[in-house]
Amino acid sequence: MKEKPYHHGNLRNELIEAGIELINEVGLRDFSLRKVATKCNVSHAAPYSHFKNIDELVGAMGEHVTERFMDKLRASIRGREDSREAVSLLGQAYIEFFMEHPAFALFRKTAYRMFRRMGQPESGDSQRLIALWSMVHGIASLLTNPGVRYSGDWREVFIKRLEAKEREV
Amino acid sequence: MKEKPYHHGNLRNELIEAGIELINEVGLRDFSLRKVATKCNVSHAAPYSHFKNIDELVGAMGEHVTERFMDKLRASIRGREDSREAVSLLGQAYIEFFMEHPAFALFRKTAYRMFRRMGQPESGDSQRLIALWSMVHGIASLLTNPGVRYSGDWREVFIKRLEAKEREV
DNA sequence: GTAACAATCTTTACAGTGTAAAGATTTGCG
DNA sequence: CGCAAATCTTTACACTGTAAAGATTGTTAC
Repeated sequence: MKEKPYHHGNLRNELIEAGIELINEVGLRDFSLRKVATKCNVSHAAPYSHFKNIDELVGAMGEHVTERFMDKLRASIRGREDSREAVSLLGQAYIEFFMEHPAFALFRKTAYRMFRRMGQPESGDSQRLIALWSMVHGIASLLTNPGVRYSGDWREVFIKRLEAKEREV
Repeated sequence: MKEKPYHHGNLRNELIEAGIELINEVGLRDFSLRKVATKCNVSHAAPYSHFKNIDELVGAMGEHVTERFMDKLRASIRGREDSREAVSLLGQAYIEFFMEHPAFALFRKTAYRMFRRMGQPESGDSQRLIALWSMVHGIASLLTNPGVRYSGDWREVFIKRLEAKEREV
């Protein structure tokens, strides 16, 4: 039997990841510092060696999430940066991300900025991009609404509506 | 010396009003049921005779606020329902309201619906109204942002920008 | 190596929170 | 009047964030 060592070794990072899991499991209302600590098998005051208070932990969680968000966006258009397909793939990645992390709708404002910057390879064409984003945002809001579940394949809906928008212009 | 009567007489309404005051004084984070009860000189469990839980109290506060919000909008355009001025007055009332109640940015979504319905006397002309609203919303967001204070007269800015928008179309 | 120090973790403590349950007081109605 | 319903107080409990002091380990200077 191995004894649990007094020092955890990687607590700061595990607090961030356990925190992200927890807030997506139980929502913002039932999120608490002590639960995150318990999830890491650590006393309830241990987090204070790494974060000044609970807001600082949540802030670090936010940064971590937006990093993974940008990775996902970048990966979704790898190799086709300038293709016409790229903007559609970006939209799908955007929606998918917020379906995986519904509690992070809070961070959608900064997500939006990244999404726009990323989907704007050459200037101009901004009219179409704004229209696209409204749609993406709308679908994401709908699908991540608690109580709403969509049994079909949302990707189908998304692509259909994207094609319709293309014809409009 | 008058003895304080055992029954308050108007507790439900006073809880709602004291709650609105409190949330605008201390913000959402430090808002609590017990403080509202104390503000009404009543024991901390008294609110449970009128509300099932704290969410129900906050909900009632929201309803009360939106009622006052609509009153303010209606009063701002009294007598000039169909004039060209009306839409400008509506915008000013909208901004003013959220400056008086900064903590109620939460309710801005429903406020937006009312604002749109109110500013749409005859159908058509919707392009201009949407553009107007984006501006009103943007200014309201800016002015009610904690940490941002604008020393000048925001009304001046608002009207200038409105006139510019008119010329655009 | 060892002594001193810094980092990390546990324990203990406290004030504040929401809310459930039981008892007190008043109002209203038969 | 008498009894029931409404309203309020008291008490209690589990949970929260966080401050403070002590325990354990890792690191560095000598």
